[in-house]
Amino acid sequence: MKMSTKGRYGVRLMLDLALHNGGEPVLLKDIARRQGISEKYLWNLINPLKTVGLVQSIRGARGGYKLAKKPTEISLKDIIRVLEGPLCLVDCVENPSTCERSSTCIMRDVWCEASQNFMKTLENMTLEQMLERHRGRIEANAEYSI
Amino acid sequence: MKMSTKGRYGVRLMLDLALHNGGEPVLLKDIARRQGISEKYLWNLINPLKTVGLVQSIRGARGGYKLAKKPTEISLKDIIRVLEGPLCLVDCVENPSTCERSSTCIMRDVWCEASQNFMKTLENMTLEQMLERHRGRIEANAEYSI
DNA sequence: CACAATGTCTACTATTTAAGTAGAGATTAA
DNA sequence: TTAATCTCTACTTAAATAGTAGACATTGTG
Repeated sequence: MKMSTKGRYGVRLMLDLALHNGGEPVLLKDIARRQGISEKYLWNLINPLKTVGLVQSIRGARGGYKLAKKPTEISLKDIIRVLEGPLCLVDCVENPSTCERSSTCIMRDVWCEASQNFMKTLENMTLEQMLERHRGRIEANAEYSI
Repeated sequence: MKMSTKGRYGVRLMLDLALHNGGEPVLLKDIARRQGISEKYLWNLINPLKTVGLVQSIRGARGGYKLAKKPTEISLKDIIRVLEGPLCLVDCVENPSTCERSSTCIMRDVWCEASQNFMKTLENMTLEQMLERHRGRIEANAEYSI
């Protein structure tokens, strides 16, 4: 029960974008350098994030990427859902047809409930809240990273 | 973010044991038939469950398996943790040493929190509670399965 | 005691998924 | 025009999942 690197790296990517939000478009190359992730691999992550409308791209010279929404409007759930697929614990939660037992299955109710609780946790954590934590660390003069 | 079949099948295995708790030891062969899972594969699941003390085996002729604790004392978390490994979302939650950023990482706190909420959900669901749901279905004369 | 029923264990093989890479091509500001 | 940048298809490698084979050990019962 782990997230893959897609989810982990994807969140760091979005947080990096959020930290540089407002100015010039951010270059994938710079994110790659700051986060220690290959630029090629980042592309695999940012593409679906763009498709789903969390990130906006500016093409051509002096182009780059920006958040497509405010940091208050983007939650961990939004990011992870795109990169990791459904957050339900078992397939039948979202696609009952994948199991012929689903309509009469006791476990399905349990998995639905657990999946929903899980999603709620991620939904309640926005990029803005993470930025606040980050600012807190800087003010305290603590070492920090993302 | 899905559980593997180990976790899913493992829970069904335990629930099957719970349903036949108290009488003769239950044969793996019978669980395999009832649940439609190969006996060989079930063995891969029941072995770690035994090692960790959730299930008890009786060897030799007329042997089989029993729950090692009461259904009230076994939670989904206990079962899934054994079969799926750590329930934390990212490694650094349980093993900070896997990432050199961990001591200064903002994200780690977030992952810890989300992981804990997730575990709590699974911890609050015991085999006994699942049995109750099962009984409810039978009384309502509804079709049912696990 | 013998034997049949049952659990125990090691090791193997496919299949799928994750993780990461290569390189050509399209777009656009300067 | 050109250089910087995004876009896309396809590939490779490594690891985990899912499931199987078959020999061996233990023990209740006749």
